[in-house]
Amino acid sequence: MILSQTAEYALRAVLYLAEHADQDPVPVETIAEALSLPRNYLSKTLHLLAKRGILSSSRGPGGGFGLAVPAAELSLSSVVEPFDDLERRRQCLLGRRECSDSTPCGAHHRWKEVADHVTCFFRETTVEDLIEDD
Amino acid sequence: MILSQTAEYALRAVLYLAEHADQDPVPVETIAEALSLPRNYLSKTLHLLAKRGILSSSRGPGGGFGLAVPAAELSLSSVVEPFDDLERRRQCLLGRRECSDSTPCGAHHRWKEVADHVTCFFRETTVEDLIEDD
DNA sequence: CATATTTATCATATTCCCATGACGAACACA
DNA sequence: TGTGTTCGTCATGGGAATATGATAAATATG
Repeated sequence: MILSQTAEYALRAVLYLAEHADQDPVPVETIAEALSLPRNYLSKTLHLLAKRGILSSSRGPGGGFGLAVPAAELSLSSVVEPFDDLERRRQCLLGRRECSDSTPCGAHHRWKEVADHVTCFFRETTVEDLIEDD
Repeated sequence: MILSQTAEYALRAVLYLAEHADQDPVPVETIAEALSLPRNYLSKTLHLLAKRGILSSSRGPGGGFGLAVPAAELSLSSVVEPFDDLERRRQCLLGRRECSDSTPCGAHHRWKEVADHVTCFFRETTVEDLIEDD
């Protein structure tokens, strides 16, 4: 798995919210049931996204979570970054800290090309790009 | 990190062996010190690679580990696969089991292109490609 | 054969991610 | 103001990955 379980949960939940923007706000309970995710854990996960300004949350009856950013302006990396450090993936495949363009390890140039490809995907793909039309 | 810690250890150790093929066989102690890796853990890791036929091992004085396959014929995926299931990475970004080319999730096509790129890197790059000339 | 060297294996920590459960805090609404 | 709903937070547990330490098994060499 390229994403941690938590990041995957976050991404799936955000996509769900984007697809059900008309029902805003949506309670955690609803999302957890729809996606078969652990309720309390998802709650904690979404809470972090809210703190990052990606989701809005409201308590009490009729409350729940909703997108705080338009789906078209919400990159996958901003959803995933709070849980998985994507930057680290771009670093040396062999885990050398001193590895860089000027002092490359044997894998550096080949790996950089691949890692950049992955990074671009997360940075340039938006939530809207992934929305499934029902 | 795209590789597990264990897989990274394995890859670094194999590269070390490839770069010191003249000193074959090399004791775990030597590799662990040179790369600052936990000795006993590395020992267990290399043992698994030996069972897979990627390394050869010999006990007793003058013993140690060496490549059982020429570096030019040793793909990164064969080194890493015993520890990290690379196939799983190619699967659905959103973790849906039923996701496939014919029943894609919203991310399927975009992600597949990226994931294939990563898979190809590991499958087509050989240990020799990464050897650093000293 | 005795000894030193080295891998093989087992038992046990340690740490982190994932998950659960309980309770507190805010809020809408009657 | 009281009640139920929903998020917020804390305390705890389970399990896998990582790591350590001790011991057994194999082997080269004198």
